[in-house]
Amino acid sequence: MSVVTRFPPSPTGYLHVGGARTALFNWLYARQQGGRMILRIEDTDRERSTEESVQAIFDGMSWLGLDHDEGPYFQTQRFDRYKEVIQQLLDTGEAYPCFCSKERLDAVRAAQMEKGEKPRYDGHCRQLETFDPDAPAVIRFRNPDEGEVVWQDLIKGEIRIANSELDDLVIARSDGSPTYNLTVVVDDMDMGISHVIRGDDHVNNTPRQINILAALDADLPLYGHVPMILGEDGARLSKRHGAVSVMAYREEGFLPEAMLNYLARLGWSHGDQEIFSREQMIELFDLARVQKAPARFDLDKLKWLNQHYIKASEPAALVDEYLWQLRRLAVTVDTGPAPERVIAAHQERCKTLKELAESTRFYYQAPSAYAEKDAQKHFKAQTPELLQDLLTRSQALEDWSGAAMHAAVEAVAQAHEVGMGKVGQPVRVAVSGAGNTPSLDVTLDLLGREQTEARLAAAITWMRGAAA
RNA sequence: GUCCCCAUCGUCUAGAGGCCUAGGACACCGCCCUUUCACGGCGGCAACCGGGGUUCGAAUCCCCGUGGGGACGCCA
Repeated sequence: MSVVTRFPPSPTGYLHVGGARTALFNWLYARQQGGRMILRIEDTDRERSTEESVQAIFDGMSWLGLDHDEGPYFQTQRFDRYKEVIQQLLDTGEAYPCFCSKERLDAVRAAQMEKGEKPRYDGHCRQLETFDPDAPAVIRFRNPDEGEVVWQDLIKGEIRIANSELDDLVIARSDGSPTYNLTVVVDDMDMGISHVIRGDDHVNNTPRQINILAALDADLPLYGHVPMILGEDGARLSKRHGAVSVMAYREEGFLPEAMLNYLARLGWSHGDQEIFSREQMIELFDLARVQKAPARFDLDKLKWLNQHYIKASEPAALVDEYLWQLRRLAVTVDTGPAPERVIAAHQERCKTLKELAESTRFYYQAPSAYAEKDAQKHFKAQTPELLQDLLTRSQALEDWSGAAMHAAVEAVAQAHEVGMGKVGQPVRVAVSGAGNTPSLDVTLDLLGREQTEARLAAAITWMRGAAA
């Protein structure tokens, strides 16, 4: 059997992390099985679907590198086909028009709730003999009322739901447009979907879809329901938990490899392995080893993975994204050191590219202020004198280099009989605005003679001014 | 409320009846390395939801509680 999976987002917002994981699982499975993945835009809700959301989903997918083999199909372009199927269902008596008013439906639901029952359509219009064909009506699917629907879920195992729990769902609105459960069924059937891998918020839709598929005499796909992703507090992931949109993670400085690795490992595992390349994921992914319980999203672990991938990257591979982050900080790199060298010197000391940009902007822009804590800690009474000595030595250097400056710092410390920290730390603050940088020789080498001397001088002036 | 699903460290998880004194990872806490911050190394803290069974033996199987999530739309 040829494997065909699908990712069917509805364009009513961004690609969020839950959707991205579902897409990833579908993609991994298709790739592993040598099958195809179809991208299908479920935009039948015209009220909420937007062009921007469609684009946002494409952007998210392409950032993550999750490519599809077919589509994108748009459901709004398949309305003729849905109409045809609805008519077919009407003709065979598997569906019927319903004239119930919203008010009546609400009243029925309220009464059922009152009685402690599950709210559902009561079948009022099921047996209508005569009716006004021009009156506004929805079309309902005539769900079997006996027996139960059973399927072997690829992730959860056998699931069974009694037909008595299901009601006659609306498959066409009063304006004639098809609804979700109908379009999904028709598309899955027409597109030859073999594996439906989706969030487990759809478990309750599955028996309805199976019933419709059966009424249409179609082959059933295999179903696998992936558990939800919860926020750090255990509640359903929502905007309240911070970034939900996948692209927001790019803005925060995350690498797609880290995101993918994290998402894959959230709910799925392969022994004790934590790091998976794209290729390994494809090779090792196994639906049967996907967890059944929902998992909480843990930003700390994502950061750890991100740091891992940043450390493991060739600096050159990070340049574009790094420059993008700098641009967002309004920093230009025309005058400073080559970005690649900066990345090489700093890639082990940041968790995100955004942090990397923030902590290295000083190479391209003189600090506009000294971090208060660091200045307080390292700018002491004797500091101007020490820095002045260092500056003098710097200016006297014939072959200026970071290494030479490092030696000069040692010399100054020795001459004044103070520890290295008394000289080195103030230099860091003077030069970068804060007390954390790579080793001094590397940092100053990157900064260059001109900027180093200018910033030492500026710091000395600043301190004398502050002291006065 | 009704139905469906689920349940191992704070979090992600390993565990398919004896290999479990329950393993790994993140986070956290120490120590080492280090002129700073990181990286790295070493060590530590920390869990089988509860109760009944089944079995010579249960984290693993069954039942009941409890807890969590999901679903109950002319949304998808």
